[in-house]
Amino acid sequence: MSDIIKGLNERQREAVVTTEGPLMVMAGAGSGKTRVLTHRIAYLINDLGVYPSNILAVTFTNKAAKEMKDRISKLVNFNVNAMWISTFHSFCARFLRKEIFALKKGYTSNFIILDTDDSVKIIKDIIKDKAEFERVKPKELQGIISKFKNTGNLYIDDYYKRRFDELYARYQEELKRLNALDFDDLILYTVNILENDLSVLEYYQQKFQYILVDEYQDTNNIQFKLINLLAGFHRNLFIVGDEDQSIYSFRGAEIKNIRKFMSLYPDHKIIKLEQNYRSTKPILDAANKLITFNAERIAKNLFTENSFSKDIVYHSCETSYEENRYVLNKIKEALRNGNSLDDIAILYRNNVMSRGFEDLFVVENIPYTIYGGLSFYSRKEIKDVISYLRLIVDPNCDLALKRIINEPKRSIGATTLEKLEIEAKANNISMLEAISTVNVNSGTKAKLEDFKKLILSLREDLNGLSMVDFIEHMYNKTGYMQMLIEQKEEERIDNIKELLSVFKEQSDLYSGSNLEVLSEFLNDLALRTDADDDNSLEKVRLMTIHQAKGLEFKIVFVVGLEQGIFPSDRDLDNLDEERRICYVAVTRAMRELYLTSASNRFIYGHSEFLAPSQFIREMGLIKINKIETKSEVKKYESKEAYTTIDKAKVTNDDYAIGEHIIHKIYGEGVIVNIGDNKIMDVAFASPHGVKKILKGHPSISKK
DNA sequence: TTTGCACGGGTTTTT
DNA sequence: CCCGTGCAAA
Repeated sequence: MSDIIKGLNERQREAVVTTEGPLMVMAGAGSGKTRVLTHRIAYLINDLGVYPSNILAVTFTNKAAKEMKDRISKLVNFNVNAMWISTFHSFCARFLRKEIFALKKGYTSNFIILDTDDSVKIIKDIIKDKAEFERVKPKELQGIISKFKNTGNLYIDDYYKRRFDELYARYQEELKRLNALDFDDLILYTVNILENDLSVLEYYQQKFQYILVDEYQDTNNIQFKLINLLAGFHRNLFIVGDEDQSIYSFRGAEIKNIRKFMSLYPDHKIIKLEQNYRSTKPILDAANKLITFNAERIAKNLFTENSFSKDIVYHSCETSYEENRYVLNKIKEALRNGNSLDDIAILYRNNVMSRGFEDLFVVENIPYTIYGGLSFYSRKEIKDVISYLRLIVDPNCDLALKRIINEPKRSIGATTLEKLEIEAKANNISMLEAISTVNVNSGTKAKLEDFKKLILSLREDLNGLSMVDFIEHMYNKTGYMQMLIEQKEEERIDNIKELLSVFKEQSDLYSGSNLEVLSEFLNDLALRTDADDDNSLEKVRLMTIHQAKGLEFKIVFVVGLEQGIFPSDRDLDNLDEERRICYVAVTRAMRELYLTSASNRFIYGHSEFLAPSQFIREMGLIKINKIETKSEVKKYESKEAYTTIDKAKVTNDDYAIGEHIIHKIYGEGVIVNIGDNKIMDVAFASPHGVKKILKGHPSISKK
């Protein structure tokens, strides 16, 4: 037997060696999905002699692509960088750098790639001062356009309907003028070319004999099209995914692509991977129970031969503060038991939940990292210095110019910039070029000319220095570093220094003149989202469940399990997706799983009373509710919470303003207001003040 | 052109 | 509560 398939279970092996024809692998959480993907590629190369560049593997994240490459390189004698293992977006970027002329829109292959921020800025400019677009919110419109490009559908009201075509046309026109593509265009234009240019289509169809798609359940409509266009000739399409882990529908991901795959390829085979190698039986049991509440799924049941077994602990807390302390105590306990901080993750539905833990961990000296917030490449200082580099490489890049012409302050304000832009558009030249002809007062003119000289002289300096020296030289000559020093922006200084080390790490990938090297470096950066995080230090990890997808931790805390928060009440018709998010959360745990809820959560500056999440009940956890810090009484309280609340919904809803009620913690209070969605404002005696309380909540009773 | 204040709104977000 | 935004004044 080939080395490659040794050590795989029977199903995994089948998924690796069934190389011909369309194949779908339904891979449950922790069932060895990446193993199958990497071994399949290694099998194709080593055992079948397939040439690596005839294989295409697409993932959703850079991280996943990198991991796949690392693992394949251990299995085959071949430079994995020569293979097509990439994200959807980087595949398309690579494709378009070669083929974009086929679009016949006037784009050139050195197009720039915009991030969401850039897109929003462009939209702001488009709608600025135009009465007919008064109600357009830039972020919202950006979202609408993005969804439209990805799904082909529009979900908009009449106001937008009347204006969308024009706004969309203007946006696309502006992008074209800037020789710029947004993330979605990368895929959209790739599909356009493949659909309209038969010779290009045939070339790539023949080239990619084997195509593999990871996380298939998260593909959207346009990605679905792309895959099928590419696989149209050889039809050796391998998709792997788990419908129960589809948690990106808000970005246009469509689970029904799984069904569409089955009907588009009637000769498809299906392999289910149900043996889980990650978690314990209690964890899998809870996950399995939970997910059966979702309708319309293909039945799947994870099992394990893992003999280690520790019950899941559900702890219901009075307050979010108590929840923070409870988790802290459990972490300390875990450390005493010989675990490392690296083994531990705290997962939550939304980012605000991290705050309470952060405050406590600072006081208690627990090392932690919070993931999320602004990614490295979307920080202002990073975008600024990248814009300088971009402008030096391409002095006609107006977007970069606009960003940094007054950063540090050069007393060139919005009014001047606008004049410059009008001048540039009128003469069909770049804004930098427009500096020589624009009509402004002599003081302003001098400032503009100085800026132009600065950029052009930096472009000259590029030739005499090593790249690293040049970037540092640029930091100084532009005054950017000086500005940060004066403002005592230590963290930002560290960040732009960090960019230097990012370049150093990558520098061996590039060759050619400094200008070419810099240009390639900038192109790569556009599709980069996360800076390398320091895995070296021992820290507790805090992140949203979305960020935890694909990861595993020995000990997992899922916190904030309250009705209204998780499941979120923002989008109640998407309860199934909320449940899948919970499924993803609990299946991250290898050995120990702790779930917590707080009946009184301090959030957004005020207290809210919330019932425990229905998911607790659905996982069957009420019975094994272990109370470890307080008395047994609480067990009954939390049990009661369900029955009382359910009844309360039907019967106990009739409160009136002015009525007196008794609250378990705050004592007697007066109802001062009754809002929609069952929330009442109740005034209690000092120091409690006015609190928001849910009608019929078990913590209150009538007087 | 910059700054200061009042206001509103605040899931998730791989690229 | 804490942030980003938008407008008015310096």
